[in-house]
Amino acid sequence: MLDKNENQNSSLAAKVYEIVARVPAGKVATYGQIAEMMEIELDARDVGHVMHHAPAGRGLPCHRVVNKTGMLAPDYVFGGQEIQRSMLEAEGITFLSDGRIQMERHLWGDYEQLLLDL
DNA sequence: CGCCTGACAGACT
DNA sequence: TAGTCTGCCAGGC
Repeated sequence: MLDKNENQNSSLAAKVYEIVARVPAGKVATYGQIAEMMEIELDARDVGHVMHHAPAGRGLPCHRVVNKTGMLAPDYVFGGQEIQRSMLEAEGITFLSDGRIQMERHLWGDYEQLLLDL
């Protein structure tokens, strides 16, 4: 885990990791939200980019980060959307018949407390 | 140091 | 509601 002090010195990626790592199970956050949480130091697009470069094995729940439509990441990310979907379902996240996440129900809404701890 | 790409979002059609 | 176009920016080469 990165320390709170460390993330302000590290690149934007570190901040993204910090936030993503704090997304509670059963909830999902959009790239835009994350970008907003870090006071728009970067764009939603950058968050995605960072995630692409994200080191697995740090316990980083990248599968909880989705785009605003609730679509899952492309197949080349987790080895198939089905994989990501399985992981999310295991956390209690429900899907629509479209294969998209039920955002209205699972969107991370109370991240204000997180910011205090961060 | 400059050019190209991209796990997105918002506005428009 | 969905598909298309555009905008911003950090990383990779």
